[in-house]
Amino acid sequence: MSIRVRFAPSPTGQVHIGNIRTAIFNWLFARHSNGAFILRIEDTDLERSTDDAKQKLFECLEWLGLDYDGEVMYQSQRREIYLAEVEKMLQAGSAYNALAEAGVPAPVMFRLPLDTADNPVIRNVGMVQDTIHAEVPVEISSAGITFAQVSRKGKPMPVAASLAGFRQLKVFDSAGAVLFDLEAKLEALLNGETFSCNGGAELSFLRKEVFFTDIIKGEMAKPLDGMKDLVIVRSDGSPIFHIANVCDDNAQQITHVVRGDDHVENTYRHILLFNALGYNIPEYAHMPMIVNQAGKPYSKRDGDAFVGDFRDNGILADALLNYLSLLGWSPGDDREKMSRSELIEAFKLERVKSAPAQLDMKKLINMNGAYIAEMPLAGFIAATWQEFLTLPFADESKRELFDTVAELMQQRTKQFSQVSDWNYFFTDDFERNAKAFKKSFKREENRLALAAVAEAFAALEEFTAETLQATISTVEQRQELHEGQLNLPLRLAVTGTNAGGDILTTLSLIGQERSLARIKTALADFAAAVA
RNA sequence: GUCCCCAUCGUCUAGAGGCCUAGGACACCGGGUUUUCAUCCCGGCAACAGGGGUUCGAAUCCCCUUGGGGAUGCCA
Repeated sequence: MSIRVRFAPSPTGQVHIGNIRTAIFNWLFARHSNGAFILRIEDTDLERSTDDAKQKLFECLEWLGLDYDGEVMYQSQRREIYLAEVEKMLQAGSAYNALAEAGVPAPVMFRLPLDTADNPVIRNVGMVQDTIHAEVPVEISSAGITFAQVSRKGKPMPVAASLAGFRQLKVFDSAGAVLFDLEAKLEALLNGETFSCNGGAELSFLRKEVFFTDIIKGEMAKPLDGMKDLVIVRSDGSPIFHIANVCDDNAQQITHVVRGDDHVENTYRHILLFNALGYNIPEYAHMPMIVNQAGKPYSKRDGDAFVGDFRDNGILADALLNYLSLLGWSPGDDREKMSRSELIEAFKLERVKSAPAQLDMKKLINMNGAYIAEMPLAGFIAATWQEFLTLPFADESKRELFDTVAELMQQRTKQFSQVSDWNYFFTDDFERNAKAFKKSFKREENRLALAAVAEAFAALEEFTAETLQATISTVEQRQELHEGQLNLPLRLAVTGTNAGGDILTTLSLIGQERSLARIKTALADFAAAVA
């Protein structure tokens, strides 16, 4: 059977970085295995779902190049289908109407299966005993059982669970006499009778558990006595996520559910639901979440956690895709910068880690630089020009100079916002790297040579890379400096930084007059600082 | 509270009982180099959470503790 996975977001706001990583992993898995990647919009919560959010979702997927197969499914359009399935469950007895409270219509509940002999997802664990708080009565109805465990301090701790978790239940008093025997009353319970017994001190029952094998986390199980019957249709008649999710996974013939591990608890319920509906149960893979710098889940306050923010901050789609793929997964060798096809080729769910991962903005930016370096020049210029226009010293008339500068700087740009570091080409108003400046200028030979170079520059008729190189070389020889020694002081004087593009090109772009002025200012500033 | 999950440098990770004196990347620190891509090159700092087992041998397997996260909704 060919693999089919789905990305099933609920459109309730901006697309979150953790969410899109789920999409990326699903997509990589699907493409790796020549399967289908299906998009389903889980908008059953009509209160919170918006068209704007759907729009943003499509934009995100397109921007990242996550192409999906087939038609998009909208849960909001499938209400009747879910309700029809629920009706079947009601008929079959695997769902029931909860008792209506006064004036409020009742929701429909999914009944955890009472008979599990042939159930492939439930197994018996064995008989267990539990001490209970004698002052809290044990209440039993077809909807479940409530009682209180005893805390370490002897306080009652209320427990509510489904009947299914308590087959063969017997409640004993402190003398060991049986107060209640579930199997004897089961028929009556299902017919609506309720029981309450006081003075129970201990109970014993057959523990059963739901289990499945998670591709990432391995064997997983949860005892039924820790689970409650589940609301599947709200009292207003609208179906809930769980039933919709399961119906759709079946309708779309999903073979693998790959989602965040905040869903593991739901998986136990969903498996039971699949089983109750007679559907095939998909494989599950629960991936770890992405956390913020404090190790906490990303929240609105963290900023930069939405895909749109990364795009707005000049992160390239390919870089983000590559980086996010490496959060919680690695190819197993030392490769990091990987193309889409390399990622697809290497991706295996089995290699996904099960520990949460922090997003490191610096590493992302570094990777972004590697992708920027590969951009076609025209695209790089177009992107950075927009960034440039937002700067105070920018205006349209500088386009020609800008293009040349952009070409010079592309290889060393890691983020489009770094365009602001190119300020020294366009304005005299820039900061100096004080530490580097001081270190370089405190050598007298550097200052003397710089003064000499300024003099020589002043005499030049042409201020080009060629004439500059010759001049600098001559001065270095005359001042008995080794070749290239002047470059750093020169760069610091003229640009304020100790890094940047080729110094000759940089100087020629800044121009004779401004370069001269800046060298003089730098020397004067140093003298003033020392004095 | 209860249940579940997770745990290697600051961060992302490699690691399937001997290949580990624990590798790579980013970050950080230091140095170098600067006319032929210097945001480059070289070097350094830096981790198996703690404690018990199992084993000839443990980062790797088991248990406990600690720390983090999740669930415990008529949200998804």
